[in-house]
Parts: sequence; structure tokens; C-alpha cells
Amino acid sequence: MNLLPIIEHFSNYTPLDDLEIIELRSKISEKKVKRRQFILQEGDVCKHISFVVDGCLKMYKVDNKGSEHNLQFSIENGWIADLGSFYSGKQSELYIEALEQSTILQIKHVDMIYLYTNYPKFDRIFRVLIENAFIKIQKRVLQNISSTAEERYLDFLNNYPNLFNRISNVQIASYIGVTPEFLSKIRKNITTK
Amino acid sequence: MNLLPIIEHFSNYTPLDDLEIIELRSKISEKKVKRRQFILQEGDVCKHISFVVDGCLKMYKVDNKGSEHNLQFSIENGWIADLGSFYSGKQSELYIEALEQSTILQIKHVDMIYLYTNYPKFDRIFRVLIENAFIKIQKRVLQNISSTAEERYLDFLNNYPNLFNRISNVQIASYIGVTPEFLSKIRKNITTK
DNA sequence: CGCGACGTTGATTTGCCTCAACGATTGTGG
DNA sequence: CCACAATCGTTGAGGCAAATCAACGTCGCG
Repeated sequence: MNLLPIIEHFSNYTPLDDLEIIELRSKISEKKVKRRQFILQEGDVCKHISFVVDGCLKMYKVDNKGSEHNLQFSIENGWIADLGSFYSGKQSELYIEALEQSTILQIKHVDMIYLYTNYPKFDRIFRVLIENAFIKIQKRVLQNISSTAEERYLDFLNNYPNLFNRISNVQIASYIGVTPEFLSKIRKNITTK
Repeated sequence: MNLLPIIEHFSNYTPLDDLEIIELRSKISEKKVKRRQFILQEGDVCKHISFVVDGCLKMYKVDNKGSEHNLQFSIENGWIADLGSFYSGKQSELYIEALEQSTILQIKHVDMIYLYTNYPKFDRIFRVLIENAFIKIQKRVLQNISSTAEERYLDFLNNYPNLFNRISNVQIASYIGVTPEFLSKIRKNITTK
């Protein structure tokens, strides 16, 4: 199991000392998931947070009409979990599914609490991580209530330049909140400018 | 200056000891703001995070057509700041304005860093605070991309039962992302059911 | 090979916006 | 305390953005 990616990831925020690395290693388990495999399904409790070493996953909700709505993608060096379910222990309404064959590192809830309790540095690191995630998602809310679908699409391309050529337009449409048909029309309209 | 509300607020997460309270006290300044007064304007850097002791404030963006889009309301025991600007030191694109006469407690950026650095408990508290905020806003994103305006309005009423009778429908419309005229039609439609 | 996901196009419908107007309420200055 | 302005909530007519439904060719994969 190669922990280098996650240790380097943490070091971007605060370097870990040897003991913290040892403890971290003992709490992490590696998982390989195939394309279309789920690591969370509606009704389950989200028991892990997952760090993506390699690959791509999506988290989404299925509405009462059966349509999927993508909340988040995560690729290399990203995190993915339904934090609401993870911390409350309640059933999740979300799915997390691999879009590519992926390698992830998982930490269980109890182990996360253990790390927080005994090594305050993890409080620090995850405070900063989640602050950054919060700032990003706040911009997305602002976009959703103030921009047209075309603007949201162009912003998606700018904000996720490493993502748009890895996933289908169906996935992008679901993320920006339009139908695939309408996204196709948006794309046509852009290229004819 | 009455720090009781904020100390009790923190104690919901982790009790503070005497030294932490003393340090906190020395870093907090109280501010009274009148209705329609700004504590942040576009182009300014967000230099404080603010805890609302009493009153109500909104944070919003003005788009290129001059329309306002409400990102957040904060009332008693809530926080408000443009975290992106606060941590990056870059100019904000947002406004924070009082909807009622309010009393707030403010912490400056340097003091926040001081507290984080010297008292890890604040890392813990704000990690949990921001996690909860993140979970809430993620639900909002999901709603925005998957629900009709009527559903978003009803959810707003459910999620903010103490707020809807304190602010105008114009403010609610701006929060859920519709025009005031259309919200009026939604409300009419609901009452005739 | 055959099936299912994908991307596209067109016709039609619907949700929501824009603009304009109005009375009711609130706030404010003289 | 009154007069006036500003904001609010509502209604209606018309228009546009995006959804829905249906159809079709293409591609990748089992």
C-alpha cells in the first residue's frame, strides 16, 4: 500500500511527523474499485471518508423520478464522502460510484475520531481542507442562482480543466443541472460563435 | 461587551478553559450595525469573521445587471464572512449588509491565525462548525440542481422557520433564485391548494 | 455480432423571467 | 404629525430558457 500520495497531500497543509504517519498508516485501508462499482448507496451509512489516489468517482442523488444529479466529482488527490451521513451515522440519500477504475484510501469514522482526538494536527488539516471545499461550493451556489446554463458550462470547463475530457457530457450536464439534450444545444451554440 | 453568547456557542462543540476564554476575549471586538449598514462591500478585503449576537445580516453578490443574489443569512448564534476573501486576502465580490439593527462580535484574520496556532481547540471547533456549514450548503446545491422553485421555497420555510417571518419575500426570492414576482405566484399557488 | 450508452437534432411544452401597473405598507423628512 | 417617497406584494401579458419526448447514427464493450 502506497501512502505517499496522501502524505504529500497532507504536507501541503502541515507536514506530518513520524508518529503521525505511523498512526495514519495503521488507520488507512486501500481499496480498488472498478468502473461502475459503488462505495456508497442510498440507505447505507457512509462509514468511510475516501482519498482518491488514482481514478475518478462521482457522488450523486437519485430523485423521485429516477434522475441522477451529480453533486461532486473526485479525482487524484481529492476526497469523497457523504459527510452528513458520516458524522451523523444516519442513512445516506446519496450514491458514490466509480467512473473509472480507481484506487482509494479509506479511513473509518471511529479511526477519524481517534486521529482528531489524539493528534490535533488532523483537526487543523481537515479544517483547512473543508474550508477550501466550502469556499468552492459557495461559488457554485452563487452560480446556480445567478448564471445561465451556458455560463455554468463554461465555468465548469475553466474550473475543472483536467476533468472535462475524462467524463461524458451526460455527467457534466447532471453536474451543472441541465439535461444532456440541452447541453448538446449549448455546445453547438458555443462552437458556432 | 457580553461574550456569553459566543462562549456558550463554542461550548456546544468543546468547552473552553479559562485561558482560552481570556485569550478569546482579548481578540474579540463588538460592533453595532444599523439596518442597511454594510460590514463588507465588493472590492474590500474581508478582514473579520463575525459572530451574530443579535440581529440579522445577509451576504450577497451583485451581478453585472445589478441584481442581488443572496448567498446566506445569519441570525443569532450564526457566523458570517466571505471566507474566500478572508483567507486569501483577495478582494471580495460580495456584500454583507444588516437587515436589522444587529450586534456582532468580530475576530480579525491575524487574531484568528493566532488562536489557531496557539490553541488547537479552535481548530477543532471551527473544523466542526465549517463541516456543518458544508453539509448544509451541499444540500442546497442538490436542491438547486434537482428541485423546482416551489420545492425550494417550501424547503426554505422548513429549514429556516425562525427566519421567514423576519425577512421580506424579496430576500427569500433572491435566496432561492427566483424573481419576487414569481415567488408571489408560487405563494398564491400554494395557498390555493 | 448485438446491445447499451452516448451525442445530436427537431417539435412541442412548461417553468420562470421581463416589463408594466396597482394598492398597501413602511419609512422619512419637513 | 402629516405628506410624500420608497419598498413591498401582487396580478397580468408576453417572451425566452430549458425540459420533455421522440428519433436516429455512432461508438465501445461484452
